[in-house]
Amino acid sequence: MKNRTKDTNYAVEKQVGHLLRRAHQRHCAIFADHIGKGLTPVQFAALAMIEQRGEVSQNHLGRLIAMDPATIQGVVGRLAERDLVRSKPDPDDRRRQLWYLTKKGGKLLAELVPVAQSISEQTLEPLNEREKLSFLKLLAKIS
Amino acid sequence: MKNRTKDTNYAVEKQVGHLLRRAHQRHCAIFADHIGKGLTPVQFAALAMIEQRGEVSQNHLGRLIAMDPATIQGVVGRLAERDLVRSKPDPDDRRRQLWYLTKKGGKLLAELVPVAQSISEQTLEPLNEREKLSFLKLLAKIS
DNA sequence: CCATTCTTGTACGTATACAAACAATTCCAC
DNA sequence: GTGGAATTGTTTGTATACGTACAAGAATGG
Repeated sequence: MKNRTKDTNYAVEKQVGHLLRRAHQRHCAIFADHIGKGLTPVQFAALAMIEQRGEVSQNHLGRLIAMDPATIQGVVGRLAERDLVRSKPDPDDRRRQLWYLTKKGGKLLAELVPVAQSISEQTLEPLNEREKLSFLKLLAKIS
Repeated sequence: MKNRTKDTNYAVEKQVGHLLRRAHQRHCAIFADHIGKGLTPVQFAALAMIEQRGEVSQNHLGRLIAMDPATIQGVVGRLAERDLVRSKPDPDDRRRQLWYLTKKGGKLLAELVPVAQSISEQTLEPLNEREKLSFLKLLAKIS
């Protein structure tokens, strides 16, 4: 009667949500170690996605990297303050702002892509090659 | 030459960090759907862990559920405001505060544990039984 | 008894979601 | 076609989570 959670075999530490949070946390720590004060994981994703697309509206960018419109606003705002991205009005839709990389942003991104690849590798480092592939496949399914 | 990230096969959407963030995001959305305004995932984890231990100091609780001391402070603070947990000074170490569940907290937790189990199941729902076990094993390795 | 370590508290920057407001655009019924 | 309704894009506000950095008090180990 005392420990109801134990009785029903519920252990926080083994729940998928908790493990996802921890794995993500560990990844962010690895990211911060290597990119340092440069960029946060989300800022980097935004930068990389803007380059992939050339020009994107704010909301579209948010959808592409799975971020709320309210969140992406802060992200591009901080990138713009550092002159890594810039926006211009969309000639075809006056509601929209189109975001694109500045030269400075492109240069920084080019430098950081190899670092980002190494960060991904380190995050998966505890797994062997077969496990890595399997894990990424399954992770993509529940994303 | 134009799209350097494409040239080097770097795609944000396929990076483990991005997938982890999205999977965690999806889990949080499922959690919010079912628990609603009741508790956040982190608040729930804190509540469940406090029950598992009976009495824990603030920092120890943070370590158990992988949270920064500065973060756990806000979490227990919000739980305390709702009278779900309460603290008392540790008689053996005057630096410490020991946190424990109130009756209200214990009652709420007992109600929510089955819901939390169903949330974990729904998060893993896209996987078959074999994949679920495999995924959890691999996820634990990189946490 | 002094240096180190631990615990808690405070402040700040960032990320995150949801909701509400407003503007611009699109769509549908008439 | 046109005019009102629904949708979409952006902005702002509120709440939570999270880490870093730092300060102050308390405990511990030479």
